[in-house]
Amino acid sequence: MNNKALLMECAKELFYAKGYDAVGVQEIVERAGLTKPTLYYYFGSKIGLLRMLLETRFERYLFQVKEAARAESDIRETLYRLGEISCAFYEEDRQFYMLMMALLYSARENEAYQAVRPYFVELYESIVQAFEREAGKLGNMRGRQRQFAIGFLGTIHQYLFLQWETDPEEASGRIGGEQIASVVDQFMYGIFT
Amino acid sequence: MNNKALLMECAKELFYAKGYDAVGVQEIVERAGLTKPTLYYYFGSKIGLLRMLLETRFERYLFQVKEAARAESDIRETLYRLGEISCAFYEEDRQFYMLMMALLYSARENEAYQAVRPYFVELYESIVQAFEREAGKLGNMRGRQRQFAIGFLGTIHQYLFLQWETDPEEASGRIGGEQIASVVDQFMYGIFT
DNA sequence: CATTTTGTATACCGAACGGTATATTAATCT
DNA sequence: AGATTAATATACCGTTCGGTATACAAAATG
Repeated sequence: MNNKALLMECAKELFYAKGYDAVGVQEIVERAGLTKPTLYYYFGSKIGLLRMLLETRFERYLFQVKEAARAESDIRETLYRLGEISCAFYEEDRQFYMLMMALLYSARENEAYQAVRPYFVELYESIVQAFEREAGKLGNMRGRQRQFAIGFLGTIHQYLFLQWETDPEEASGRIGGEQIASVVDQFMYGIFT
Repeated sequence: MNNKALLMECAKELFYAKGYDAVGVQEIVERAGLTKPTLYYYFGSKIGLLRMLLETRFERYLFQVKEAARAESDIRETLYRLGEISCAFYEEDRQFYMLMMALLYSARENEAYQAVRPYFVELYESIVQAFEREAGKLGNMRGRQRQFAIGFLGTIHQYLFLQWETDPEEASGRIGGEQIASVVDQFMYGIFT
């Protein structure tokens, strides 16, 4: 691993553990066994480092989501697929996933929030469109595509959040496909089924 | 408003806007038109201020939740009531509500996270118990009380989050009871109803 | 081999950080 | 009225913050 990637990895670990604001540039370079000018050489600033980290890690996930949301399969199939992709993204790097969520919930004026926001807006819009395309077929949607999109993303996330609260360190192994299906079903048909 | 309450109000506004870590003690006292020793006189430390803020604002909400969760009404009624209480809490002070959520999603090592955690644990446990009491009557719960509690809280929150994303400044007025009922229904019976 | 580019380190900047020793004023109690 | 306590301010502490001017080494390029 080159020093650029090393710095991003160390930064991610620290941002996850202590929060973006609470982590100093000094701390990052110390963990990487380097010095500050090296970090500034690659990223220009602390926020530049975060932005590059987001770009390299989030883009692929977002691409997969867009692809699944555009697919012409029926809504149930689409939601299953979206659930799968999201879980895979979570499994790939739980720390990064939880860092994203933390940043999404941080204050509006915060630079870090502004850095992640565009990615989530795009993610959200993609899923709104999936519901939108379905609106003709589903009678009772009544313009609630936005609510459903937020609700769906939230439901998936709640499940992953519960997983992670129970077992942050991946001890219990990967999440099975049927578990995801069960969560998506819960969203579609409620808990009383 | 006395200076103690004034400091808490100013701190809340700043913590909401910029995040706990990003706000300096200096900034808080400046907004309040006071000086640092006054803040330290009342709260002892920056984290002491946050803790007192949580105590004075969260306790009443938590009490109402516990009461509703203990009630012997059927689960649907209980969930409606919990939805109502949560929305009222949100409406009472949207900034405070969103600050809570931001703190809940901040890093584990963060003092601020550790300050809010106990409140959410209690909140969560209360709702688990409401489902638990229902487990005998509902056949298909199969030990998923915890998942339902998280899911329910998450669903309510997603709705409030959407409200707030759309209109952070309360321009569109209060949330109606039927809207809450609709969200709770979505949780119970899914989106296909 | 000489030169430029890329990468890394030493040493420093001013500003802001959380927190405090001490003094002073305002209110309360005896 | 005098003593005590509660509430607030001035001025400062050492530390850490994000960021940089400068120098030097290694590697690529001519």
